[in-house]
Amino acid sequence: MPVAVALSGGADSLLALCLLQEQGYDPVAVHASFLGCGPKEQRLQEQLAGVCAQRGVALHCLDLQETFEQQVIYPFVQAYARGLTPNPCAWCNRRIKFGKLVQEVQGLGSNLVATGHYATLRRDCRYPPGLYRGRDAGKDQSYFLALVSREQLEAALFPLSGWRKEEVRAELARRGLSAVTARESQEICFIPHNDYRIFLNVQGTQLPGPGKIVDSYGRFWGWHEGLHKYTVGQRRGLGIACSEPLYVLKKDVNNNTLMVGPRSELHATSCRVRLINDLVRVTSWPEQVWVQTNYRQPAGLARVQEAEQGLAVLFDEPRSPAAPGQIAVFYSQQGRVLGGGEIHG
RNA sequence: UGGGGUGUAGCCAAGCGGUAAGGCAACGGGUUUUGGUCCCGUCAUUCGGAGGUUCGAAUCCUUCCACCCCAG
Repeated sequence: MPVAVALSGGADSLLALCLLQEQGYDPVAVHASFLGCGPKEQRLQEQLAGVCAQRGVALHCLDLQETFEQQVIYPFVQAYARGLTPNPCAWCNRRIKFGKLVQEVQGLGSNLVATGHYATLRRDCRYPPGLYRGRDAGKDQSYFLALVSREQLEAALFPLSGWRKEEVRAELARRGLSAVTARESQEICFIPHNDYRIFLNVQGTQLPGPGKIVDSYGRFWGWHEGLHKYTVGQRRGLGIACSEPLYVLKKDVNNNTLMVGPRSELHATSCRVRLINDLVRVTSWPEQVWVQTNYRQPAGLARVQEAEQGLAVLFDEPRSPAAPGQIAVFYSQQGRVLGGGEIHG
């Protein structure tokens, strides 16, 4: 069965390729570049070609820079300009890796795209496929996949679903292979030096200006440098000396004001979510769901009600406030992704 | 001008004769396919200045300076 494997250069996708090959698939390697074809990218492509040749697999390199700029980078910048905290990786999965890339791959004669994501798809001969957390709880990436639609999941394959991160390199070594790129992908791939604030400044977009920092009692504490430089829950970088650490509680876009407070005030009992992707119809969700509003923060129990503007999410226990623009992912008790959406308040 | 009070790192602050706690901020690093969180590390040869007492002073004494409060 023909299947395209999206190779990034990292260890994960390379092992995915090997596993599929050994399972009897007929894989084709696809490498998409998002950031143009500079010398670094050229070298990466050459190295990937070498590895693929070693495995007897054809490699196709695709230039998705333009789509990536339009579909990921531009919305990312616009979101910050509006005072939101976007999650570009979640959108990239929906729009690029399981969007544009899948379309491109169909032109190569494959209806399936495999990636090195740590997540599980259960096909139980039912529609749509069930998206579940990966076996490696510490590495589970279902959170970032929660915006991938039912139709897109039909074309997806996650060969690493049952694997643990620490096994991957050893398995590659067993096959005489190693990752082409030294570091694992992390941080925002299109942001140089890992500083999104500098990146925003050179994009030429109108960004919010300086404004006041106040606490929940309205007391003035200082000045902020533009709301796009802060996010809800942030501690470092406020520059305020107090007897205890202060966190960003809220960004008041209308008044261009940053509200801060001590950790004891850093909790929310609800949030509102614009549902973008329902992998299970909301009417079929259990009364209690697990909601995750951040990749690292553990999921918490919540009750969800349909409201005019999406979903009203009531947390069973107060938790750190979710930043508007971030992704909320809803899970069943069994770890199935029920849906995902964008937090807006 | 009388009377009282306070001066310890960028901010807050402990110490009250035995050789400068702690918190915040800042900076550096670690964790992490988003932002953020979290964790670790660094950060006053010196206590407003100058003298003195003492084996030894941020701590006691003298004096000067600065700021604050109350009177007028």
